[in-house]
Amino acid sequence: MLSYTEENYLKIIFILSYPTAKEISTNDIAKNLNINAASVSDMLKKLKQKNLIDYAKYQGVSLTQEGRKIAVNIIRKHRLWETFLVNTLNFSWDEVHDIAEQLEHIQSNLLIEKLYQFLGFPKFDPHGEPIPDENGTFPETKDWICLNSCKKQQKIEVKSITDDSSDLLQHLDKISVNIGVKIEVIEKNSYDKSIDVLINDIKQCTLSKEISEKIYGVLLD
Amino acid sequence: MLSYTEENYLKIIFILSYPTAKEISTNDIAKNLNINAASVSDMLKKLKQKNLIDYAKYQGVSLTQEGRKIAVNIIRKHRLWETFLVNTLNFSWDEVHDIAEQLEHIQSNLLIEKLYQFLGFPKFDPHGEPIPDENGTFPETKDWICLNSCKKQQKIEVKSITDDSSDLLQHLDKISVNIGVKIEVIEKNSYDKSIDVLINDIKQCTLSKEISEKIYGVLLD
DNA sequence: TTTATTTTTTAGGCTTATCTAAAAAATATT
DNA sequence: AATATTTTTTAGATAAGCCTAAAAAATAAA
Repeated sequence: MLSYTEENYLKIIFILSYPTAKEISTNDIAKNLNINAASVSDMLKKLKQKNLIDYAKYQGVSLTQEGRKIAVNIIRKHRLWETFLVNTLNFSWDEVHDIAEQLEHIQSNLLIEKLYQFLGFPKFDPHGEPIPDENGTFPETKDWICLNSCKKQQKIEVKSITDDSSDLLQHLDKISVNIGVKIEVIEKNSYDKSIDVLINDIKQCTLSKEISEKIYGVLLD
Repeated sequence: MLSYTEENYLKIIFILSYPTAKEISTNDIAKNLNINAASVSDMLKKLKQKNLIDYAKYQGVSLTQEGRKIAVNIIRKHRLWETFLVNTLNFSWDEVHDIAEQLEHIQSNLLIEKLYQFLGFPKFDPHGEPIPDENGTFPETKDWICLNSCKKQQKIEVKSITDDSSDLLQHLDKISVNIGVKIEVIEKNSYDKSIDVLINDIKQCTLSKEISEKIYGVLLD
């Protein structure tokens, strides 16, 4: 049985290396978990010893099959709980992250099976993030592109926001960006990489790089 | 913010002293939490310092108002989650204890409010245990008596099982004892304090003291 | 009431997960 | 290629929550 802490390390290693599967640095993990790099070094030794990561000193880290399996299961639980909170308990999408961070560590396979069934076997969570199935397979999203990478006059239907922090989601609420909304690129501003967009053919606004790179969708027209 | 561990100490102190509100011994806590009495002594010092318990060396322990409030909230959460697991996710009543032990520590007032509402403001959990409301008030159960205390020929309708361990509950399933079932005392056996009972006017069996003292209900006739 | 037993506390240790400071390795710059 | 900078690791500490063994206090028995 892994500790809450160990699970969080595996999760963040997975998230930082998805979908590229490249090696992750000690510093990246430290920054993301808000802890000291020295602490990360200690933990990496321990996770390697448990055969959950591949790790050689100074060389970065990646998940073993076993480590990946655990990480994906945590993410599955996180996203199923977020779906429950929004769909069943009527939370808004910006309120659920912190609660799901706790719920994802509840240990019970039967619970997750039953929750999954109760929710109707959802494939995506309320932010559009894909929910891996019981075998760790993610639903198909290969036709999704990043808003950030769209050219002028291209238009997407929003499928996913790849960050469930309440700050970002509240901001998106304010400018009426939601899953399903249509966004057209009106202008690309090279100096700060921001873009001017038209939301649902009505509302014009400017999105900073920090925001546009977190919005994914399918190309329209 | 209290740790998971501190919350468990407060919870067990509450449960051991309910409803009598008498002082609890270090040993009782140790046995119930399956840890060493020395560890309990350490923790009691800490909880006293945080003003959550009244405690003087060698004199036993009781909850302060603040401590009681926290303990009752944990119990509230435990019982609401058990209700959710049984009523919403179709768990059987003997499967939910261990999962609720984890879920009771999830921190979010809003979550509990919303869960409470979703469940229809239940007053009792699937084992008939009273669920305290948001002010920490328990629903009325003063007309409930222990099966153990019934005299020969008295009959009760089962309202509550005061132990949600799966061992006991599976045993009760086996002999068809459930909430709502009627149990009549046929004979009291003084040598081992067991009783012979008739369940739902059909099935006769013998209940040991260990079982009968955990069954509560209202007197019929 | 004195002695024996049980309960509780203290003292000293261990493990986990964190920290800071310093050393070592890798990477970037001149 | 030599030096400077950044990243990573090691070394040594700390706090939480547990342990065992021994001492102290309370309770029960003789």
